[in-house]
Amino acid sequence: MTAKRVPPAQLAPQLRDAITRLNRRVRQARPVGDLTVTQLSALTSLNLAGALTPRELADVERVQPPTMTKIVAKLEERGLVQRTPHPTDGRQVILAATEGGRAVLDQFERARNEWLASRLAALSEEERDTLRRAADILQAIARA
Amino acid sequence: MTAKRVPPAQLAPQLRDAITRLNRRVRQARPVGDLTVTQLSALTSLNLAGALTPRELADVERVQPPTMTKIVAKLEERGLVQRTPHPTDGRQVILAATEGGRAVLDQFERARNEWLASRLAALSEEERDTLRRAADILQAIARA
DNA sequence: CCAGGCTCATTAGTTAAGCTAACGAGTGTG
DNA sequence: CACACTCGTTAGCTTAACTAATGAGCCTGG
Repeated sequence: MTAKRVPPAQLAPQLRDAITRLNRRVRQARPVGDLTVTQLSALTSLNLAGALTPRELADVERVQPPTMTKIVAKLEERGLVQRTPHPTDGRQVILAATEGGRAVLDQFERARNEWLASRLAALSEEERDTLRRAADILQAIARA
Repeated sequence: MTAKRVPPAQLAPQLRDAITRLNRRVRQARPVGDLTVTQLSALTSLNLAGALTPRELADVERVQPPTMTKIVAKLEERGLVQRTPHPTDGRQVILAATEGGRAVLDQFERARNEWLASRLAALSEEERDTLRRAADILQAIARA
């Protein structure tokens, strides 16, 4: 199992294809829950970060501030997100997931992971290790 | 570099996170082109299939027929799709990508791969090999 | 020390993308 | 050949994204 030389130009389309296809599959495996993909994504980011201003959350989600205003409004309606004033800056607002928001996230997360986890369970230890290392590399690329 | 034991329940979220994030990044790396993701997807499917009726294309894209009517109308406006009457059935219409449509597809495809390829080029040979093996495994999972 | 410029969040208004319901033209069969 | 069914489209609604503009609050240079 020596490392074979892999030209990037050849690997790129192959990897991209694998990722987009798998992404579609994972997305299809979601509960009929009443949260839209956009709302779920924002809530996830917010929960991961702990607390963010609307601007920061918009940047994370790669969305314009007015768009985030609406998304947050819907999440707040359902009591999944809490809005508190910034301690020193009167312009800003602090957003955080509520207990209920975290509960909803857990539920979605579990349903999504189940499908993929069952596939992974069918692989060999070695294949899973390859995927683990690949996941690290891919996360680094995505973050860059 | 021995294979470490990786429980599927732990790998699944990590891998899913890596994939969804990378997928977002790849999608964002599109030319400022005036085509939306939806339009691009429909055009791609149409090009792959060669020729389809609106109904068939709607099924492929998992969209309702009226939605496809609008998408096709926009693509037709730009001269990327051609509409010809069905030879025997007066109700139906045959859709096909024009030469211009195929040219646009090529251009998008290239731009998307370029972004990823440049990231891959910065990795070590060994890392690229890990990704190549991972891509094979992931494609198999997605296909299942 | 305060006037002007900047930042933050929101509001207003537009466009795209999805849906269901309904309709008109065309097909085909009992 | 009348009637039911299919195909594509139109009409009207919802959600999600955008840009432009607004109002509140902050901060700094003269």
